Parts: sequence; C-alpha cells; structure tokens
Amino acid sequence: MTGRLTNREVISLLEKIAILLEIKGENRFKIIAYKRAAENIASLGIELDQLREEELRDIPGIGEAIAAKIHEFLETGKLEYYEKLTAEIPESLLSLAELPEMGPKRVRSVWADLGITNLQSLEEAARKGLLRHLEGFGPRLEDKLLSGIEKTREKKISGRIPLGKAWEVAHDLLAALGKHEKVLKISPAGSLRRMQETIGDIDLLVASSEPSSVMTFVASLPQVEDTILQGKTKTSVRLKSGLQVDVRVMDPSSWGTALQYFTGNQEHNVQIREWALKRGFSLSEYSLGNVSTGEELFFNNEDSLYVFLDLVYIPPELRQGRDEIELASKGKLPDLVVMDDIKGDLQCHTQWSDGRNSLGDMVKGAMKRGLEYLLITDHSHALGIAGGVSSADLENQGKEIDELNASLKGSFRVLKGVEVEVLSDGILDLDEKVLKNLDLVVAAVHSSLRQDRERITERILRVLDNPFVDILAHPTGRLLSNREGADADWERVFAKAAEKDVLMEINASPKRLDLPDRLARRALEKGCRFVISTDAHATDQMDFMHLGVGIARRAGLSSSEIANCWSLERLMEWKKTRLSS
DNA sequence: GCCGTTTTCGGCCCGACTGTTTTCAGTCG
Repeated sequence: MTGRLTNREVISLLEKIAILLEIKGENRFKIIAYKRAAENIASLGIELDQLREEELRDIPGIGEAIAAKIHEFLETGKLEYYEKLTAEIPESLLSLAELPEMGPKRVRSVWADLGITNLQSLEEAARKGLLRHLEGFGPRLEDKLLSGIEKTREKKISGRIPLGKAWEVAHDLLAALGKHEKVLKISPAGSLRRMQETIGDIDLLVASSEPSSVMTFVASLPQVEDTILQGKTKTSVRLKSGLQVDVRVMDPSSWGTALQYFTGNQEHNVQIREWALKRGFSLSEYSLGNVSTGEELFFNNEDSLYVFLDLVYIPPELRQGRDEIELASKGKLPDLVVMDDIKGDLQCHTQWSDGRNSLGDMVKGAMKRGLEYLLITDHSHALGIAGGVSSADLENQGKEIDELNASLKGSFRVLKGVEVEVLSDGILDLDEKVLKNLDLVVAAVHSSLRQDRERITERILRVLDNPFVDILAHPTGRLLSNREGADADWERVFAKAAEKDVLMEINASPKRLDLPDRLARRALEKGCRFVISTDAHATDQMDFMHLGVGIARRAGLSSSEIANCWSLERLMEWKKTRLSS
C-alpha cells in the first residue's frame, strides 16, 4: 500500500484518460463513460478507498472495467492501462487540450502533423504561421490560440469562483438587465441556479422577442471587458473581473423548455432527454416534439414540462444527473427546505470577539430578516487570532443578553452560546461548568486540521461524545478554493453524530459552505440532523443564509431535519432532553 | 465502457456559434 489516494486524484486520472482517449480517436461513448464516472465520483460523499471493488460498482456509471482500474490505482498508486496509454499518446498533450478552442481533434492534428506536444512549441508554430496550413485551421484560429496561450500564462482565464461571489456578480447583472424594456423575463441558470458550490461561468436566461437588442445591451454593460461570441440568440462576454457570462435569449413561449435546458446539469439534461425519447418525445430548448406526429408542444414553465413527462417538478438543486429522475417518477423526491422555513441563526459573532457589529446590532439584523431567535457564538479564548472570549467575558455577555431579552419582551429571543475551540487532542477550551450555563454550545476545529485521518477522526469523535456539545461547526474546516478540509473518516463521524444527536452544521459563509453538499447528503443517509448557520461576523453577512439553504437543498434536506427550522420551543425542548439523557 | 419498463446486445441528447468551408467539422455547454 502506498500513501492514501483521494477521490480527487481518482477523478483526475479518469478525466485524463477520457481526454487521451478523445485525442486517440476512441469510441465516443467509451469516453463519455470515463467522464461520467469521474463526475459521479465528484458528488460522492464517501472516500473510494473505504469501498471494496464490488462496492465501487454500485456507484452509477462505474462498471466492471472502471471499477477494476480504480481498485488497481488505489491499491498500487499506479494504473498499467494509463501507462500504456501515455506511452502511445504523450501526456503533455493534456495541457494543449485545456486551451480554449483546442479540442481533441485539433490537438491530434497539431501533434500528428507538426509533432507539437507542448504549449511552447504550439506557440512557436502559431507565431510562425505554421498552424494555418493544417486542415480546418486558419489565421483567425491561430490568433485565438495565441491569445489563449497568453491568457493561460497570465492566469487571466479565471478558474471556478465561489457560489457567493457569483451570486453577487449575477445580482448586479440581473438588476441591470431587468431594466431593459425588451426583457420580459429573466432568470439565473446553469450551476448558479443549481447552487453548485463553485461556478465556472454565469449563465443567464432572458425571455424577449427582440434578442439582438438585448444582446447588444449586454455587451455594452460597464462591467463587460470584451465579447467572446455573439450570435442570434446567444452571447458570451468576459467581465473585467475575468468571469465569463453566457446570456441566452429565447422567445417567451419556450421559457419552460429553455430554462430546463439552460439550467442543466448536462448529465441531467441527457437523462431527461433520454427519458422523453422513451415516451416518444424529442426535447430541445425550444419545444417538446412528438417523434411520430412531428407536433411541437410548448411549455411556458418548467413545472408543466416535468409533469407532462410523468415526473414531479425537480428543483434545480437536485438536477445533478444522479437518481433524481427515478425518484421524481415515483414521487419520492425529498420535500426540500426553503428560505421561509428558517426561523433562527445558530452561529454569529459580535464585537465580543472578532465580529464587526455589536451584539445589539446583530440582534436587530436578525429581526430585520424575519428571524425569531439568534444564538450568539463568539469564539472562545484559545483562538487568539479572533480575540476570543474568556469564561468571565461570557458571564458578562450573558448579562447583556438577559437585558436585551427583557427589553424585547418575547418578540424575539437572543440565545447564549459560544463557538468553543477544540484543542488538538479533542478537549474543549472551556470548562463544562461554563458550557452548561449556555443555551447551546457550538464546537469548532480551527487548528491542526492537517492531522492524519486517525488522529483527527478520534479528535472529532471525542467532541461528539462531549454531552455539552450541541452543534459541530463547519465540520471539515475547508476554505473554498483555498484550503482542503480535514481528512477525517466521515463515515465514523456521521455515525457518532447521529448516535449522539449532535447537529452537523452547514456553514453558509461563502468562504466555507461546510459541510459540502456531498457530505451533507451522506450525513443525512447516516441519520444525522443539521443546522444551517451564517457564521455572520457582521449584520450584512446574515444574508448568506440563502447559500446555506442552497447547499442543504442539494443534499436533499427537509426542514424537519434542520434544527433552526424548528420553533424556539422545540429547539429548547430538544436541548433539555439532551442534557437529561 | 455502461446499462436494461422495447434490449445481457445495441443502443447511448440536442443545438448554437465560429471559422473553415462551399455544406461542414470542431468546440462548447
């Protein structure tokens, strides 16, 4: 056995195989199979190295051949098939395939005809004007490739951005577009609408009978750097921030099919179109065509389209190309939590530690957002960087909270809490006699996240065994596109959390989104219950709640499983029974 | 290479846009 391999490494291997096979010119369905397998692993809530080879085959899209390859790779750290493949097709061609406009055919072409195997030699050939002589190439493409190479070097082609950031950008664009008089309807689409944790580009769908006018307007917006492409119904622009925005304009009569198509994901769309075909209908973004009669059916909303196809409406967050169509056909989709279900926020910070606003302001912020209760959870003192509170501070804060509650006369309830630091051995930073006086206790790991799996797992399990801990904050500790989460054995963590009824947090901070949806789904399967918390360090950050709700919906969570959807009475009753058990 | 409410073999979504063409291939989603 070599060092452990993560799912990420298996996904990367399968993706590389797919691209190499494309360059090789293999059967395209074989290529799709590798890509599908990689995608399905990406949304898996369990580490592959915890599964036996037979169990790998239970993952959709993974059959005998790919299971055997994954198994070999996990066991030996190598894959003979891959080594043979790269002996035939140079691995360095993968870097060419990452360039915009360079797909497998063109990569093969420059390699086979000009012997080009890396970015430098491609750039040289383009500068010398050698590429334009290849079949299907020309001067325009040569220019595009050169600028693509340059942008890649300058890292100007932005990678995926966090969901929260994408919503900020989209919000402005939607507002601007909404003012255009020819815009009849407008909606976010794509991964943004599906609330995926990171977003590659922003997709917007517009209904209008004058597409060209709308698209010209889009290209003229002040945030736009340049127009990547513009056709009759579709335009893509790059913003000054580097982010790409795709706008598709459709006739309002096609709104239902168009929004369905443009929301995806790709795999869900493939499945829904196959599902429609089995029923004799061909689905496109324009309409649903009856294959035998040629009759076209139009849907002005998504709901009626799904219902026509003998399904119930599938919320965008569940359109992941998993088992959602099968569940929808049986009416077994979960009843997903919605923003209106949220009654309180169970993690926030004030000026008592590293928050920007006073306790009173945070309470006002929560009331303004229609909440009924707010748990104050300043950091405990071990987290020096955050100016954490001592037990004496907590006592004084408690008095402030009592006074606030007295003045609020029951219209809102401020709850006493803390985000208590978990030390490296799993011991808490505050005494039990302090913790037991609080309404709810949130425990969090902020340090030594890089401990090996056994050690960090034992550490978290010890926290879950502590009878005073009610909530485990941001369980993995990851920071999106910045820091990987802890490598804990989540199967054991979730089993223990379910046993002890410690609530798993879905932290809605755009930097975190933790638990991630794939792990939250797994936790749900293990019987866990949850909270969705903003972790607000200022009043405006209380608006992060919708991001957390999006992640929860992707995980298939209902309000009954989320403690801050409960009434205050039920929440406090729950706490009481925990203390007495 | 995967998969099964037409199938264990023969299928495996559908269209926009660009640059190269002179009717289309390649890329992208």
